[in-house]
Amino acid sequence: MPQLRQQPRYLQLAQTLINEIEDGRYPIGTLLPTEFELCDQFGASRFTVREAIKRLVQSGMVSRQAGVGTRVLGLSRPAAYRQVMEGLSDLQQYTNETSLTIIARETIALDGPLSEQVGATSGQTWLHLMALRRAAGTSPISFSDIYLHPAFRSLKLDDDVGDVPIFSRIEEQFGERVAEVRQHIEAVAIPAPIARLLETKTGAPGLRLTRQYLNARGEVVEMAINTHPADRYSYSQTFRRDPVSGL
Amino acid sequence: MPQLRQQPRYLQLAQTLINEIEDGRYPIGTLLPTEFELCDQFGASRFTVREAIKRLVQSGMVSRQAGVGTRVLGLSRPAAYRQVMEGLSDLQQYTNETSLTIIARETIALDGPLSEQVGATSGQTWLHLMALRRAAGTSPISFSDIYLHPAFRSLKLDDDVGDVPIFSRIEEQFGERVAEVRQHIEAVAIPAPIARLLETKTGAPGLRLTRQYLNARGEVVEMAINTHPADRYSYSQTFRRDPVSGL
DNA sequence: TAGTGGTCTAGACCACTGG
DNA sequence: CAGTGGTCTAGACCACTAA
Repeated sequence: MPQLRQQPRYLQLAQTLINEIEDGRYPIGTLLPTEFELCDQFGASRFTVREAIKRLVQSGMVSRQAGVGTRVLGLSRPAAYRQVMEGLSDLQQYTNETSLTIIARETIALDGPLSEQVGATSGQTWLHLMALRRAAGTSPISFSDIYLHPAFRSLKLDDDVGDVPIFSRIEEQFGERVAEVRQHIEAVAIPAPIARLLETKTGAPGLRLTRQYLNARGEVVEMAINTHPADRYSYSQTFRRDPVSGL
Repeated sequence: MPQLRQQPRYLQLAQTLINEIEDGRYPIGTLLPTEFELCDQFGASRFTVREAIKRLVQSGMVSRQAGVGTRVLGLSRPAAYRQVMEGLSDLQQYTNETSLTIIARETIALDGPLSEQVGATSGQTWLHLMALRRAAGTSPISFSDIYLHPAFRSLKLDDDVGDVPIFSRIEEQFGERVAEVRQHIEAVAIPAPIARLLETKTGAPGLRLTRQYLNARGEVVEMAINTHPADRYSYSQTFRRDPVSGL
């Protein structure tokens, strides 16, 4: 079959299938025709049909399973946007050179609400660090409470941590990979002890970013609570419509 | 060639190429061998070689151009994490049913710092809305300043907007697609006029989310400043290591 | 014009699922 | 067991690039 159109055959085919799913020809939960049936229907090779279905999989409309078929999951997601981010270090948005200094370290048995907040099993003994982040010479940018899973209590860490995130030290020294990060952002009135360390007024507005770092099994390996005075830090993100699949 | 290994041939091949790039066999900026050369070197079909290279493209290590070749862009990105997000409406994190009510609307000529903040050309006349978001019966969750590009001043909008985001109204009525969203998060001391509307104390800590919605040409079509009392709202995100390519 | 990657065909064998 | 999607081969023509 010659290709005298602008768009490749598999993209047209993908659009056709999307339209038919949206028109209700293949209701949610049902199976699409098999690859061979689609080959017949459209007079295309299996390669072309598979390339088309690949687009539907990428957009989350269908799922596939060998031995079963291609199941309709839902209507076309309105748009897939993704955050522009190249790695975990993009979570740490500190424009100028900053460095983290540990001001206290202890092991602490977590229980009650704190163990819940950290994501720890009650009674486990975690390593607890307190640290300040500074840019050369100025008032601190943030105060951090950091909790490390018992398995990583032996993490080697200078008091002057520098600019490398803690979790990459864990990945280096223990080979434990971070599979997921949960980030929670809220405004708080800065409490007195933290205000003193940050050299600001008690009750002043602050931005608090709480992050849980999880491994592949869903266990929390690190948890950090970062509190910033409102006037010294803010957080930016950019989301772009996902150009994947060209649809 | 039989497939008696666990991992498919193209993934092994992809890993081989990644290793060789990281070892400096193919320096950054140079061209990889052509598909046919790789077919010879590895005794694989073009399909297999292409599937392998596809993984490198997806991970951003190489780019391809017909007539030119496969160019090495850089070393393996340490990890691609992506936010779990299905659409723009995931930016609006209001757990319970909430609804937006417009309390004021005006057209306003933007200039000076405000035009810069909005992303407008100085002197343009934008539509300015003020609105409150509520969950049934309680104090307001947020106050919003919303600015709409002159082209969309005629947007039809009830005072009771309900739960549909404004930008989807723009997409519906004008066919203008949002290609990018920039979000800025900061803590503020809530100023007096907003505090009155939000039924909270002046100077209390608040979470402010400022969003710019851009079209494909990079023009701002909508800009919104949302201010929330600290105790009534917080923002959560989850990032997962991108499982793409299975490497 | 020769060579690249992009698209496409017509086959094949495999692991896995379900009846 | 028959049928599914996953992998893989060996071809082919095309649009595009660079010399």
